[in-house]
Amino acid sequence: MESAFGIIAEPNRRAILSLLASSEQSVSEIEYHLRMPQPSVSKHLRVLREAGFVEARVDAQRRVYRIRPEPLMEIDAWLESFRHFWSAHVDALERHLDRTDPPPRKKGKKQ
Amino acid sequence: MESAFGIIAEPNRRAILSLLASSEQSVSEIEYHLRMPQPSVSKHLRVLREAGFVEARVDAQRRVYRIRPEPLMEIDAWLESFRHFWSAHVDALERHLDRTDPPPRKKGKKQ
DNA sequence: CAGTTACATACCTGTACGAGTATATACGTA
DNA sequence: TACGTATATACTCGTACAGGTATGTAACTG
Repeated sequence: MESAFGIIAEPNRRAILSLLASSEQSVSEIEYHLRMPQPSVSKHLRVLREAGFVEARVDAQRRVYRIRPEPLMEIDAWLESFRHFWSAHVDALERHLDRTDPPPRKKGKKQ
Repeated sequence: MESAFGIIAEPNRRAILSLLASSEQSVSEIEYHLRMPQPSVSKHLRVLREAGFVEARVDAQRRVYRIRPEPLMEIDAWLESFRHFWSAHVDALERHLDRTDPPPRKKGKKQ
């Protein structure tokens, strides 16, 4: 599988990613939550892992998977060229912030 | 083809979308810029059109295609669940801005 | 040790889909 | 009218890939 876009074309893989977005999960937990056969989960995880979408931590017999953001960032970056179609001003502000300076160190809200 | 994700899995379709992102183009213009055979362009445009990524305006014998943002917005929305992985601080800042009217004019760059 | 759990992998099979080629349709022009 | 241009579609073919089933491997438990 070539690009990050091809990887997330598969609905089950997107479901796995969405599940992992909330918190890391073992294979059997994914299997349980998404109600899909274990070999299917493992195979999709392999694809996701080799494409850099997830990484595994070994915990005894378990493999706990978690998100790696890089490929998703790549997709987010590709969308950049199109954002002006639906977010004329809000997005510009967002991008601006992304690159400017560290978050303001204030805990009291500015009223 | 089911989802918007499946549509943009195809590299040539992404190329067409990227081209149209700058300005609308006729089929033969796309054919020229991307150097791909005309039937291929037409077929990809059909897929993109039926999925709502583009729409065509008729100009005599020409069909001028342009971006429709909705499906791309859908993908952008899906990415939302993952953005906290790479933009943890922007969130807080965003919320802050929500209630602060003028865009902060700071120039503290850390380069 | 044997048995069980947790996960990965090998193999087969069906099918969706993109490439390529040829042809159809629609419009414009002489 | 006939011909060229612009685009769409039909058809065949090859292949990537997801699903399913079975099996392999590693670790824990009694």
